[in-house]
Amino acid sequence: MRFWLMKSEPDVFSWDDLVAKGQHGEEWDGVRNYQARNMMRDMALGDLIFFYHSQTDKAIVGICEVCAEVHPDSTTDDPRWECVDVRAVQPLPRAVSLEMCKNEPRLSDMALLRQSRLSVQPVSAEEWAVICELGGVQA
DNA sequence: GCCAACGTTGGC
DNA sequence: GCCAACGTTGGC
Repeated sequence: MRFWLMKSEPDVFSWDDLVAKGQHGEEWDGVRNYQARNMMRDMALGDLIFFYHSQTDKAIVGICEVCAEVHPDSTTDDPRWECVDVRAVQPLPRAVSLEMCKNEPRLSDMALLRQSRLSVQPVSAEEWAVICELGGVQA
C-alpha cells in the first residue's frame, strides 16, 4: 500500500463534498497534467490519500482512499486523461496546515513544499506517519 | 491582486 | 528540437 496527497480548492470541491458522496466516493476528474495523471496510474485499491485544501485553507483536512483504480476521465473525450475514484475515510481531528508542514524538519522534502503546483503527489511512509501524528490520527 | 514556478503551444 | 509566448496554479 502506498500513500498520496491530492489537492482541491474547497470552493470547487471540498472535504465535506467528498464526505457527502458516501461509500461510492467520487471520480477525481479534471486533472490535465501528465505528472499528476501518472501518479493516479500508479495508485492501487485501498491506497490512502491526504485531502488538501488549497488556496483559502492551505491545510490537510482528511484522509480518503482509492475506491476505483484508474479509468478514463468522464469529463473529457480526450483519451490522454484518466483518473481514479476516491472516498472519504476519516477527517483529521486537527487540520495540518501548510505552515505546520514547513515548520516540521521531518517534512522538508515533501512534494507539497518542493513542488507546490503539483496537484497529485506521492507521500512517503515516514511523511505519512508524521502528518498523522500532527493531525492527531493513529497511523 | 501579484508574482514565481512551471507546463503547454506553436513558429521557426 | 529549440525557445518565446502564453496560460494556470497556488502561495503570499
